[in-house]
Amino acid sequence: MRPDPDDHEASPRPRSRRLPRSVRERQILDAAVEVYAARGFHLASMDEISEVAGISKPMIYAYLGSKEELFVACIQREATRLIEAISTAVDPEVGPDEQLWRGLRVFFDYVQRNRASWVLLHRQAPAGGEPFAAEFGQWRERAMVLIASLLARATEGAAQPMQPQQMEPFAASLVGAAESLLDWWVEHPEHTADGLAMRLMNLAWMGFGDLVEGRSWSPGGDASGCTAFD
Amino acid sequence: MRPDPDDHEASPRPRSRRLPRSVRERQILDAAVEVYAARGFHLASMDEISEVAGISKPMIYAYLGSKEELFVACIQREATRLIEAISTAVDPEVGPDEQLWRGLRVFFDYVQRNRASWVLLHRQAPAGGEPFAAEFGQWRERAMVLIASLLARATEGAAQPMQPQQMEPFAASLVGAAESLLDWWVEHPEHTADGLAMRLMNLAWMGFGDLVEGRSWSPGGDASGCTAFD
DNA sequence: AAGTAATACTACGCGCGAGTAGGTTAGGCG
DNA sequence: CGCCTAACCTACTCGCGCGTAGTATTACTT
Repeated sequence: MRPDPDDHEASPRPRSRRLPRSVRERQILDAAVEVYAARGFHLASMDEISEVAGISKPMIYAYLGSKEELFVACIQREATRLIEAISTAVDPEVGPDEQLWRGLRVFFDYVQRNRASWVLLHRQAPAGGEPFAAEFGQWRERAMVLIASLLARATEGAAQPMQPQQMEPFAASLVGAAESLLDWWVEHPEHTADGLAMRLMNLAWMGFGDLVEGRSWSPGGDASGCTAFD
Repeated sequence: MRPDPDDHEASPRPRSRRLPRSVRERQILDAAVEVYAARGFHLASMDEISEVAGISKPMIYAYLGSKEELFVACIQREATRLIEAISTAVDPEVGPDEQLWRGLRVFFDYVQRNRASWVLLHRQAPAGGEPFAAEFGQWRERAMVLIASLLARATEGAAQPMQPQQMEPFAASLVGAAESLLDWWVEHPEHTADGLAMRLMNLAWMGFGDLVEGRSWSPGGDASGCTAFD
């Protein structure tokens, strides 16, 4: 029948009737995130979303608008969820390294527990047309700026303190590394979230520390030039 | 049914005629890469591809098959191009660091010169359905294994040499960091390919060197544990 | 010069899925 | 107890775009 193996609660769906709008909107968004993540925006059909949500199609249009608007609503909700999860875990009182470490841990943990949410944000949103890429880009940008300022704060006591703007390429690299590592994790589930987060934290923090303190690599044999930050 | 049989050669049809199959296939693939990259698989129409290619639609079906097959052909050609560009730049005679550096340089350079190719491989291929993701995954896997063995070779002289398999998460992180940095680059074109490649090389190589030599970070203050590699 | 195969086009069938028209029932409230 | 609104449905329309039937034209071979 349906290629969906996790069809929990298939038969006894008395399709609870007359629920308030807010509850239905939640159900619809839940279903939409799941289907969009599994199939991608274009292959996802409103009929399937309505079926998974346990409601008929016109209600989706009445409550959340067109297919595009529904997709944007999904991106917004899931991006908010992710960023808030990380934000609340990062205590501004502790040192930058500890903040980064906690952020990474929660990030990996979130993805482990919310695969569909992550696939939607990372795989589907950036592809599939300009409007979605732009929408997602804003959220990504916020995360970048946050991390960049974190890294900049970490250089405050060093010989050469950095501006958050100068840290942006490093922040981009770090985020990309985390994303890629998460993808790799899918095919190597024997590793733990904390283990991988630790690996990445080490790689990033140690390399970053070297650069801040002036140790660097340059082509044609090691030297202690200052080209790392241009 | 030609309109105006006596109208000797109007003007606006340079559409070169009767070209051999191999040439047409090249033109079609060029057009397809461009359109698929710009619009994504689903929004791209065969009509637009045929128009850009300067040929009619049935020829595409005759030469390259369905829309899906054409997309796969694009992925294969562009992935081959990219991997070959990097492979030829990496001289197995020089040290691992120099190999990695050259690979990164060529990688950044390739993306700069072949935006459409890169967008196709990085943005469009992983989204849009299983068949394409699988196809692309094979190529990505090859690159990963290559880099992992490179990193492993770099640890040969160290206190604790590593197996290529153990290096996979680091390779994944490195590739992801490079990809993300390339995305960031699009919105900050004032940077040069070499400059960004250098930043990433430094971050990765220095951090990696620390870990190989046993220096590591751990939560709750620095310590010299050995948890980085589990 | 005639035959053949490769190159090329115009114009259409047809399925799929976004979005809607129009009608029905439940529950809150006087 | 009847009225009104919000929740909810079935059953359509209609356009878009993949893929193809059928045909024409050029180049190479003998």
